[in-house]
Amino acid sequence: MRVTEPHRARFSVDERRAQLLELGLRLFAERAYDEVSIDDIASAANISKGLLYHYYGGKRAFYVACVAHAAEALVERTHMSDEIPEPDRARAGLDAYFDYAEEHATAYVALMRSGIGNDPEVAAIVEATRTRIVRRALDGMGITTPRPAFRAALRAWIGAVEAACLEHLEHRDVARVGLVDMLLAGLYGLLVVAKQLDPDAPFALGPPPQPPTQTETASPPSRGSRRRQP
Amino acid sequence: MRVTEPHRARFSVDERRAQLLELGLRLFAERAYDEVSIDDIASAANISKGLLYHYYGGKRAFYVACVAHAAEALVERTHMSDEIPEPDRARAGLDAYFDYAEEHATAYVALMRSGIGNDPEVAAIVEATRTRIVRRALDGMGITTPRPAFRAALRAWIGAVEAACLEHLEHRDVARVGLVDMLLAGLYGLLVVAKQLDPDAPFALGPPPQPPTQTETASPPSRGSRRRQP
DNA sequence: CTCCTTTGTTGAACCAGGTTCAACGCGAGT
DNA sequence: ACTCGCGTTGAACCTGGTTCAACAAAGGAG
Repeated sequence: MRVTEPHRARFSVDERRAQLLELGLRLFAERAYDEVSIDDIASAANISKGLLYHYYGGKRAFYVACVAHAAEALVERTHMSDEIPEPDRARAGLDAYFDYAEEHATAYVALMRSGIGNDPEVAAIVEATRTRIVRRALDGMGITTPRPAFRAALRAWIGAVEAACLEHLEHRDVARVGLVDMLLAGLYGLLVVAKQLDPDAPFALGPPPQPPTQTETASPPSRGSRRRQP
Repeated sequence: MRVTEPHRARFSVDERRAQLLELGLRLFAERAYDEVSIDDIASAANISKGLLYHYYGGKRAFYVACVAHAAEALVERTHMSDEIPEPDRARAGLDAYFDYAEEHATAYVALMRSGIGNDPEVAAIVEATRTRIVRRALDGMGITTPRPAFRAALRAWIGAVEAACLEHLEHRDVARVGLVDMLLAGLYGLLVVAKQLDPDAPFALGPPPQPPTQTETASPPSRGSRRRQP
């Protein structure tokens, strides 16, 4: 028997925090909140129960931190440069969104399905994340003052994006480009009516993303979107 | 001191179940899952802790039952008659959906924000509810065999509807009719591309819900929907 | 090199809250 | 009136989150 580890490894604060966050995100992604016990976390991280309380206030706070971590990563990831003109920026952001979701599938699903019951703090984080994305999109469209109709339209669209993304991760039977095309068409429809509801908005709607020619199976590879039809 | 209640009231099984479900839905709507203790439920229902275990397996099972109850009510409520032709059925169903959400705001929000962590059972109920609605909608469109593109489109749309509904309940600064118009326009956009992706689908898309005239602030009260502009 | 301070870390005790179970009493049937 | 069934109880139980005083590995001072 080796007794080389009388006490566990000694990390720096940041290292420990990062390790715990990563681990927690993985654990909470694969099991429900109260399926994961403090002991599970502690033993998986090879630390004692008490240490978790040193870094985070408790189990709840730790969970919140994990969710916030994932949310932050998502927001950063989908931040598109202002250089890109608007017709394509939405598509680029959407692509980045799907990229993140595909790469960190478990984390993404955990984030979307998150919430301890309807825990206000967790709900606030998820909702704040959506709001940040919506606000950023509105900024990109030149809308800075409160525009209820446009906010509602984008908020609804975010809902559609999240749903489509979860759908895509579950059973991948629709090409990703197809989903993106659909979502962009849906966004256009939403924005048309939003503009009708608020004609004074400083926002000019471009041409529809694609004329409904409905002749070919997949959409033509025009307008700079790469194909990936199976 | 009255001693008129040596033991609590004696209900029939169904009465008790109904009472507990109603109460639980209310409690879980206003507080988080593990903010609500068994004692809270028991004292609020004026019963002992043990009785809850007699009717439901435990706290978790009770929560699941509450969520299932709300989900069932929502599905029943939004079930539209097959008599209504399709251009209007979507609008009717959407109106019924908003009606339910407005009337049972707390229950609706609880249902949407539900989920104990990512509890698989709860998630399954919510997801099954969405699937039922999607399947019903597909049936109404004459699509019975698996049509991935259309399923994805409708699933995404449900996401948009839920998001818009929550948005509407939170800050009601957009007329409900406006939201409905937006959502229908978004649905149209989604379906156009879905049809492109799957041209063989036995589904003919009608004319767009409303030409983008973009002249008036609110949409005209045409097409048989009642107004409710504040 | 040794002591001392700092701070990451521990383990056991503590406690809240979900769960179990044997017994109790009100109502219906005889 | 008697008793059987079942809705109901309350206290004991136990898992699991929380607290806290003490311990040990780095880093610096003498």
